[in-house]
Amino acid sequence: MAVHNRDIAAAFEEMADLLDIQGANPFRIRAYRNAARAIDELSIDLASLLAKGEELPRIPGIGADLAGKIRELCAKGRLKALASLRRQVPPGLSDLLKLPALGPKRVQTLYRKLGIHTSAQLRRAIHDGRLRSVAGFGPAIEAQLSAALAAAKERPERLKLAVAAQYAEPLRAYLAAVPGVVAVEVAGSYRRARETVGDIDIVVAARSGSPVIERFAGYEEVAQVMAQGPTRASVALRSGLQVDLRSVEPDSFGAALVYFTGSKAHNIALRRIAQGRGLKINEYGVFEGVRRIAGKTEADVYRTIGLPCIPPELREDWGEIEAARANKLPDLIEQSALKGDLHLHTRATDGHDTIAAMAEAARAAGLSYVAVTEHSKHLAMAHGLDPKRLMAQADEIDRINTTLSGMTILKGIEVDILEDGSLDLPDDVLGRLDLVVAAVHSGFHLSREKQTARILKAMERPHFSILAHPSGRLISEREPYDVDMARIIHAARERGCFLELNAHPARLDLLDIHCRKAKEEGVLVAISSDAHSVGEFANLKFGVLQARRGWLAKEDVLNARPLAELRRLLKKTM
DNA sequence: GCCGTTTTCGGCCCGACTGTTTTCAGTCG
Repeated sequence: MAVHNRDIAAAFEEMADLLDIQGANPFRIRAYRNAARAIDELSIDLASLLAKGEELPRIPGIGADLAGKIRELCAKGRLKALASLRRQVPPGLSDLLKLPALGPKRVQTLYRKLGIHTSAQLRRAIHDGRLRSVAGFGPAIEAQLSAALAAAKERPERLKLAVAAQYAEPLRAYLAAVPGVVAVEVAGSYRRARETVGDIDIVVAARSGSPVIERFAGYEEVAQVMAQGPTRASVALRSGLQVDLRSVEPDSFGAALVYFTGSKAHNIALRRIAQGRGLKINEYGVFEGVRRIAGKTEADVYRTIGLPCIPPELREDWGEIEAARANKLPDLIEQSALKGDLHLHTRATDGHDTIAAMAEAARAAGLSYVAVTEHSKHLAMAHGLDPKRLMAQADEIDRINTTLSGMTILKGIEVDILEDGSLDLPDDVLGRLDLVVAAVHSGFHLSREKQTARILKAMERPHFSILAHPSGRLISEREPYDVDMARIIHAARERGCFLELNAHPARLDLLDIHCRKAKEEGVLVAISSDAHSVGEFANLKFGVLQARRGWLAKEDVLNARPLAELRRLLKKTM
């Protein structure tokens, strides 16, 4: 059984939980949690690195001991220290930590006083009234646990960013209209544009006396107020989505934004730097002793610790702080820099609108070129095009182009990469197009070896411009197929072709880490809407956000190039 | 367990809210 970074992170996380329950040194526990997070966010696969006989890279937070544990886990598939801890702590206890109001102390108390180590036992103890007999467990905690146990099966999944926006944006507008509110920002992972969001964090700047907390708690979609104080409140919406609001004075808004945008790892790194300069950062500002020296804007906060303002999408402690220090932060791509869209469908296959309507909608979205890229015949479900229909469409595009001004339609295809690595249409047909977008739509189950070989073989075909949705994943619906993305990216550089970042909110594939890798290798990324109707050019926004998370600048994006230059680049692939 | 322009020892990010208890521990983000 291969060990992946995920497994190493999970092992360290479990170590931390078990040590926590044992009441171990909190800093030792934190070291395990920090290491788990660092490994989880790593873009290189540690086990395969070690398998190749290479040394572990230097990872912040991982010293000699944890490096040794990583090697042990990769070599043997298990960890002595973890096995030993598991023998000391009753099974199930660490699962109880996931319940609200239950931390290591209370879990320990429950076990000591009532012998509880599973949620079933906890449920019975509540039912029998035994829980209340334990000092420190009153009716409120009992009710909270009872509700959590009942809801355990219907816990809401993380929401896709685009879905979260449907809740967050109306709430933002609602809060902005509350008297005394000067500014509202949705912070947290939403602002960092993570592809999924677990809850919504909102920061408001409000003058003292503003009823913003009360209005928030009274928002019509609020189903339950879980906590409410003078400066913060937590609610659950009817959908189950948790929303946290934090209100600060306008002079503290920047500091609060930094604090609540996170990521946690980024914030910790910032505070360490501040500490080194004899400063303290909290959600109210940057302090020198008791004197506040910054806090009104985010830029102020960063400036006091000698850094330029770091865009939210980069705040993951993935090297952005080092880059900021060296003044080498990327100038991230903006949506307005996109000049065209290289992947869309029309009525000819599974789209809903005509070529002309799509072109018009693209122009309205501020673009000056689009490529029509229908499915090919193998995708019969989508009524994919055969050579005859494709050529007829090409003629139609030529005709429409003569009627357009300020918009050019390119002739393309989204051709299936078949299981043997061949393309679904013959070379002479593909050669008559402006570009060939190719994608895997079947055979998701192939082994990593075979899947990678299949795609690499397709990329070697004489007409291959862009690999569409390179991993095939659908967020929280379908896992990516197993493919060696590092090799694909490297091959794309050798071949001189491009990779797509599909902007559909369910796809967002390339992943951010792969965007970054592509950039490092000098492979241009196409941010494509994959629009199936005129309204879907709006999805480009999410593609751009993902690209920003992947450190992409305008220069790194294929469809940020003007048409003439784009044609030259595409020609080389054809 | 990690880490080092103050350190190889002695620090380690910081504050709000809740519940239960009478002044604060525990949890959470």
